[in-house]
Amino acid sequence: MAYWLFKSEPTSWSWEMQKKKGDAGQEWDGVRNYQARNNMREMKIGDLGFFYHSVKETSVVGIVEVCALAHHDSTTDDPRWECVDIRAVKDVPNPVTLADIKANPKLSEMILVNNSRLSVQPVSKAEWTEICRMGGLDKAP
DNA sequence: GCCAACGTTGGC
DNA sequence: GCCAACGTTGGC
Repeated sequence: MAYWLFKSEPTSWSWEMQKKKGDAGQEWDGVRNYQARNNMREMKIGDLGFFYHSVKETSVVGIVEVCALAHHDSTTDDPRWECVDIRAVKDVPNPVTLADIKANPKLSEMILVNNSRLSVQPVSKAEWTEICRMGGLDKAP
């Protein structure tokens, strides 16, 4: 089981919109970055991820699950781009802000802190557990 | 709204 | 294969 972080500008695709999709899930399309794409190729069904709102809220707001393996991105004809499908699992009761993450020494190695531009990134087990704790989830899923 | 950081493109 | 120019992202 691996852990990930998906970043989105809430004005283009928000956690609310993701939740409305329910268990059907949603294609994580529009990624045009090789590193992010390669991360998605590594994902397996059932892998979990954080849903992060960039720009305005800069917070981890939800937990998602990978529900389809990487496949061609339907929003482009370019065969290079692929994406997975994800579905909302649960809210993070107390959204964890970027400021909170930066203030926590345990999370100083996170890609989110060191390379804020990567839109799909891996998260370590320790980081996952810590952010779940900070977010008010008693038990990390 | 500004600017720094990063990735991509294209000329040579 | 290198590097300058450009476009985009995202934090502040």
